[in-house]
Amino acid sequence: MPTPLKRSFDYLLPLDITDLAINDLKPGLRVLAPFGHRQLTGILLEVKNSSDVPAAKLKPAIQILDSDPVFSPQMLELCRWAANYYQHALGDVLSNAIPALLRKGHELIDQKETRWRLSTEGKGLPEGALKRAAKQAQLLTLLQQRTSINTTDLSTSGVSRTILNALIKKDLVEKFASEAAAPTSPNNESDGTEEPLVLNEEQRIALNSVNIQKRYQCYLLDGVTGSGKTEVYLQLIAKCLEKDRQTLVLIPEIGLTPQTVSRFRRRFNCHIALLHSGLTDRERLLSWQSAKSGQAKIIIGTRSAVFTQMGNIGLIIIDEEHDSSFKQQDGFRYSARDIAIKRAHQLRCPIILGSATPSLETLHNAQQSRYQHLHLTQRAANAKPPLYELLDIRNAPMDEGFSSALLAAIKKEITAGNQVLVFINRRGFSPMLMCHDCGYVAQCHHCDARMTVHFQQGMLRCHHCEGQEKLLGFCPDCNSRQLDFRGSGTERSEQALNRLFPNTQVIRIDRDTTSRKLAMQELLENVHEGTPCILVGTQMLAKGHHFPDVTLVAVIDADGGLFSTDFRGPEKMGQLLIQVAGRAGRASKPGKVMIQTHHPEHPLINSLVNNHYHSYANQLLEERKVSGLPPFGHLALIRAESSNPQQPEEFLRALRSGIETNGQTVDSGSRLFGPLPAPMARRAGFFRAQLLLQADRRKNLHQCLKALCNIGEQHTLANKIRWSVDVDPIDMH
DNA sequence: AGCACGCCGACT
DNA sequence: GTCGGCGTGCTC
Repeated sequence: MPTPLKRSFDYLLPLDITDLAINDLKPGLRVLAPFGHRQLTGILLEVKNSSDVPAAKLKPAIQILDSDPVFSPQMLELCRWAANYYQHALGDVLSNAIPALLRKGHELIDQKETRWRLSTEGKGLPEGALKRAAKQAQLLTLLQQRTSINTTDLSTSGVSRTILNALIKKDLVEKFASEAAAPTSPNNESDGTEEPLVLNEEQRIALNSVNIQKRYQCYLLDGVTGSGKTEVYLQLIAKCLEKDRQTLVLIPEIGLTPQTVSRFRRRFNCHIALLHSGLTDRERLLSWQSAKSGQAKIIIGTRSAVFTQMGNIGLIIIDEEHDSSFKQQDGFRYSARDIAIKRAHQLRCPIILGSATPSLETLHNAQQSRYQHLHLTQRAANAKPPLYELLDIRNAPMDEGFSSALLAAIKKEITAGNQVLVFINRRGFSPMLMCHDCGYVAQCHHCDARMTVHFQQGMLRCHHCEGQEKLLGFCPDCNSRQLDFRGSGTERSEQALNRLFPNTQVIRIDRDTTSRKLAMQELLENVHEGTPCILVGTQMLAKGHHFPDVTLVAVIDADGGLFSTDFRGPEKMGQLLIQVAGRAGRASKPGKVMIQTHHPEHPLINSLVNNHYHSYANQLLEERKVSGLPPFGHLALIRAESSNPQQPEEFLRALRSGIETNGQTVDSGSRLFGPLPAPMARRAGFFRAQLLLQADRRKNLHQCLKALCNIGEQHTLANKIRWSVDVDPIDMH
């Protein structure tokens, strides 16, 4: 049941069930059952002959919804493991693991559907035939373009059944039963015909190191940007296809560009199913079914696709394994990467983690030989790695966040006909509005945070809640007009660059300029034309897209990440910088990366700039080791929030003292920190506190966490406040 | 999480 | 007299 309850519930058999159906009851079937005052879809976990619940309380289930279980025994086992590992209600875990339609009790979609295609005679029609019947000609063109159509295509293109019947009558069109296609990119003449690329030595070693066998092994494919990781994936998938096994490819949320999909389609002439947030519920279900039935050979999806069942899995690939979108940030807070590894282990198949900037966890596992470490250090066509340069901006004259050295460098590139990418990980005009006369600072009314100025929209907006208000031209406290905009974001930098380079196009890419569906694509079209321009944007620029004509990447502020309160700050910043740097340049035009900093002597940033990611990461690993932080220690965070300012801390204090009276934390080698107010004590009107659990050993962490959760569930405040458990948190906020 | 039941304030 | 506010408690 999709509830936060950790218990399961016993039911009697449905009243109308037949003997035959009783024999077919298997765990994993969906069951419609009364639950309180509602009817809910639940999952059958076990068939029992007795119950601990008094017989009077037992109700019969209403109906068995499936003939075949939607959960295989292995998937059920995986979900049970995950529910225990993340201390989350099994019912909610199971809900997360199936498409929304199934969760709501919808039946499986009959994969056979009626489609229409051109008959042999219809295919032979000359160009521009049927021009006397405009509607018929329209349908004809549609059929020529799409090969075949279904009823949905018919209605979306506004062609009536009468027109179709007319063509059928003329024997130009024929009906056929097809397996409903899961959403993929439109079929194309060149599908499956592209030849594999020739691999370099390193790629060949990587390819041959991976055993496509029914045996678990985790590989880290550690390859710099442009080293051809994707080509290695493709050739591994090809090996897997030869054995008629399926491949699951997990990608970050924004990673699924049409280019990626079309590359897969060009290479493989097989059924590829996609599972991402852009699909309708029906499309998701179709993709899911095609994976489960074994019809789809390659499944490409985002986080939740880790739960896609596959009849015959042979390989799992996690691309950009360091990406934080693999961790769900609310509700069931699972890591798709970690669950995928567990799954590979369970199903005995190889799993590849690919990244140019592996997470410290993964790097550590590779160093401990738990994963096999495969390196790709060569760029395609001998492209040179970008050159890094630190710009010391202490005491340097600045113009709206730009040092004169940086401006000179930008000017040089633009004059030479090149493009420049300016990276500022902060959107809006300015992160702080201050009154020069009275010191007033615009604060959000619901959060402990400052309002961000959005100048063009004439608004003050809070980036932590929905709050926004009109930007006034005067101070609301003292009416002074001496307003001071402190600091800058993308909008302000865009404005400054427009003033400084009046003859150059400045293109801003952030959440505000790309909110419209195709806005991003339209903005980038200009960039891909190759004319000199300046791109300004947030981390949106760091993912997915490549800008071959960019020769200079300017990082406005690298200091934020180095001194962040979150211990993962430097790791994230390093990964982001390397990823942004990797967007630029091509073999004939090497890229340069200039980083403005107030700390040019800082060993970390120097390590990143001079020795690149690995020595940087190793340095961070040393620090983590000293402090017992992941991957050397294990963390779990218990968060509590309420509109009452005291209750969250009170609740967490009770958890802590509850466990300490048993002397448990001492026994199990784990430590508790807090309860402390969250880094932002008030957010969206809620007061937040957290309790951090740290343990040397995973087992100790879970033992202690389980005890804490038990105390929590029994506490009187448990249902009054909101609280949640985050195992292996990546965001401490 | 939902959803109903319950017990107190401002309305036709 | 009721409509409805959200506190409290339960779901086999």
